[in-house]
Amino acid sequence: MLRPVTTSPEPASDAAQGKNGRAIRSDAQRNHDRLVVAAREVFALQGSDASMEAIALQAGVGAGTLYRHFPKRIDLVEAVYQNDVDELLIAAEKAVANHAPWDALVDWLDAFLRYSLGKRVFLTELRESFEKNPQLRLSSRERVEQSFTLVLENAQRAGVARADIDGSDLMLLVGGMCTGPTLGRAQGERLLAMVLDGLRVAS
Amino acid sequence: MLRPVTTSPEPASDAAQGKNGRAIRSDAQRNHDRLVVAAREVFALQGSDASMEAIALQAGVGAGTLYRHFPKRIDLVEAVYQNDVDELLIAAEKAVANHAPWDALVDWLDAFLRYSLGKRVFLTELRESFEKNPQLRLSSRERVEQSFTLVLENAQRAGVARADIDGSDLMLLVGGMCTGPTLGRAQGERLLAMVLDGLRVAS
DNA sequence: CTATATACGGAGAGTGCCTCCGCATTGCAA
DNA sequence: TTGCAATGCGGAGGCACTCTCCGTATATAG
Repeated sequence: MLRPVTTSPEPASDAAQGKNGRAIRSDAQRNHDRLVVAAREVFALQGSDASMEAIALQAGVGAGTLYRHFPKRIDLVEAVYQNDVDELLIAAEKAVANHAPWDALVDWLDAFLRYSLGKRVFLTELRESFEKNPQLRLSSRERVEQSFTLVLENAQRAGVARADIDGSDLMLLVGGMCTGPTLGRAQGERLLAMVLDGLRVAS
Repeated sequence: MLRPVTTSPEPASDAAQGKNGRAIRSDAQRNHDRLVVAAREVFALQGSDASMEAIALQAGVGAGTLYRHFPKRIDLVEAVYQNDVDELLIAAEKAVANHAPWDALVDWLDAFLRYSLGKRVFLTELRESFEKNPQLRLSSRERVEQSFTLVLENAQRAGVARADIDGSDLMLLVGGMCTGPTLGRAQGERLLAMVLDGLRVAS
């Protein structure tokens, strides 16, 4: 069998309750966690076009089980990257709290760039699923946008960033660039420097 | 029958020769043109996720015929947008010839933005097919990059644009932004203005 | 221990890209 | 005009993928 030997790295909020007050069955919880772990491994190994079947196989469950836990492909992707997105938002809050407004913006955009170089699977899936279903509410997308908005508005209030764009504009620009299949580290930094020059208020 | 009544708007370089000196068969030429016309219509009507089958149906040919003329989906997309891409390159050349270097850059990027708002199907397909097959040589992609390079290097030689990025960098940034599913006219112009501010050499 | 809500899992429906190959058509040559 | 390759046609079907349905199995409450 292909059961992963992982020692359950997903704490997965305990004491969860079903809608009837009945506790979540332990096998369901176990399979949920296994699926997230398996998805992380398979995405890392096979890239963003890994099939759902491959993930189910790796997790040792059937396709039906996978889809009961994660009705759409994007739901699974969101679960895999949940922690990362949370950290992105936390990083934004910390940057705003600990640095001058402009430096916070620079730092955070740089962090986003570094992040995106590693998690291109996530950004690409996010982009594509939003493209074919724009009215879909993706909590991870909202949190990313929230992060952009936080650091940008902070800099705008301080008068160091141009006021005529907003967080979603900036996410479109930087996120679009970061999902480019050719983006490398050096190129990303060059472009980011240029964007920052355009973003800074003329002095 | 669904035969389109179009009066063959595709001149399609006449006197074409097969590799043996034998002329291209007339039915092949006719089907080729029909397919391009049908693809244009179907893409306009159904968006970028139109199926190849739908296009073949609209053209009144079988799937086999479609794939003989256009082995990959992207080949058909390229054929549909061939003229547009040519015009993009011509516009770049004219801008460089008729305007001051910086103005040429501004004008052409603005033209690219206007273009991309209408032809998002093309840009999106181009991006996706390059993503899943990066070593694929797409002549349209090369011509777009060539256009970016032309206007950018012209401005750089004149010393009015920053020298630390190149045409493919700029294409990544602006092209990425333009394939964003939410991009509107006003938003695009705001972001473009910002990019231009970052691109202009500090004075 | 039993009953029942809950979850499992795999067959298969639906869709889309692309291929294969027997048949039809075309255009050159005699 | 007619014969005959060469060339092209087209749709059945292979393959891969996402997602659903439902009979079967199991965990937990009482």
